[in-house]
Amino acid sequence: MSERGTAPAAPAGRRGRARQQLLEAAARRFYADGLAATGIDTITAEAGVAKMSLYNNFSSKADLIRAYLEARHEEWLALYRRRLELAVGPRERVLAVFDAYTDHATLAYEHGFRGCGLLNAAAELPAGDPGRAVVRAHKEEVEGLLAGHLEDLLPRRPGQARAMAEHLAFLLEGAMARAGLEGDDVRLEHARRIASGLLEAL
Amino acid sequence: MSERGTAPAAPAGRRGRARQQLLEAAARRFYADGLAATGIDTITAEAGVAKMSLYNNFSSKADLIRAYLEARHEEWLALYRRRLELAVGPRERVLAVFDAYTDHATLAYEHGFRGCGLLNAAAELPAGDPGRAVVRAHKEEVEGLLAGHLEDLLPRRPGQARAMAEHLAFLLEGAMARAGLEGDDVRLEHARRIASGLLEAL
DNA sequence: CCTCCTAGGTAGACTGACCTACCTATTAAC
DNA sequence: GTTAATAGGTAGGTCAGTCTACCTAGGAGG
Repeated sequence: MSERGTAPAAPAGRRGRARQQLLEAAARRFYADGLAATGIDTITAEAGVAKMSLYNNFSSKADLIRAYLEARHEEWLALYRRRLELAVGPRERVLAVFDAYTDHATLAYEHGFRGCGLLNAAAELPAGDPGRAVVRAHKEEVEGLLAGHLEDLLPRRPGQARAMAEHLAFLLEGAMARAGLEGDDVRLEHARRIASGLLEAL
Repeated sequence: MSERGTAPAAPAGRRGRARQQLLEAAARRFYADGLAATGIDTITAEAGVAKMSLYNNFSSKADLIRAYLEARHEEWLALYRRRLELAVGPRERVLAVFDAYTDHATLAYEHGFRGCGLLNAAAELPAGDPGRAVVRAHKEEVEGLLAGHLEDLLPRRPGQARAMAEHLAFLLEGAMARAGLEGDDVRLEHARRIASGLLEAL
């Protein structure tokens, strides 16, 4: 319940432990309840940490949110890399991206799956907020990963590879949004099947 | 700046005017800043209305949010129906759904386009909230509209029609999410082109 | 191995702003 | 004259952020 994927659960001693606990508590509360609805008292209480420890480790709530966004990006990348190791050939590497999304859903499922944490966070940030750029960059990186594998598959047709990468990225995000509303990963499985069909037709 | 699409800007007299002004102000602030970040004082001030008028017309902020969600659903349906009138044949009627999304983006563009208002709102609501069911139902209705037109196009293959409806619905939501992050409707145009290609191949 | 120092932790009070919700008394429209 | 709107205020709570004063784990030097 306390460890989150790649996180080194609790750095042995007391030093630096508060920061880790804060990031884990923030991950749970921000994802489950949203950024604005989660107060810092809630986070420090759930982290079992003094309020001053938050301001010793982060300059403000906005700074904690920034760290949260980056952690979610890294968390997804870790899930993707694990899937990538198991994949053989460019088609499977494309589908590894879809599998990483399913892994994210499974990871969040126990405490109430609510879709992509980064997209949900962006939905709360006003139009010019730098956090939105972080989320945008993450989504563009995902599309870039798809494009890379598709260019391996279609070395003579880079234009078609990029177009297909966009197509698959839309499928992925759309399915994730619907899956979040429905609380399970059924839509993600459908998206994977659709993607698999598109890849076979190439 | 004050009228929003179908809304009858201001019902002649004073009676019922406050409610309308409140809904319009809520639409602007909730969309631009989010549900939790928008206080009722902000809404009543922007509506140019007394604070008590809010509680005379809505039982609580949550009730105003519910009305906001339903208004966004109706607003989208109105955009879609206008596009539907111009469409000839089932293919164009499918693409009318995509055009309605572009219309929504254009409508929101002036004040900072931030993606689908309903999806953004859902991102702020906790897992069991009834508002999430409203958004889910909206998205399922959109997919249902697509499925209806596709069944006209493929009367002998209802299974394929429904599968294609899901595929197109994912494209639409995914493109909308990306468009919201990027602040323009370029991604939506790409999605429309992809959809058009899929329809031609049927 | 022990002792000392300090960085990073602790608890909890406090500020000023803002939040939702409700109240009162007045005014104008239908 | 009934109904809905008005201005303005209040109650009780929560918000982010700051401060003080104390504590203790654990590395460095002897």
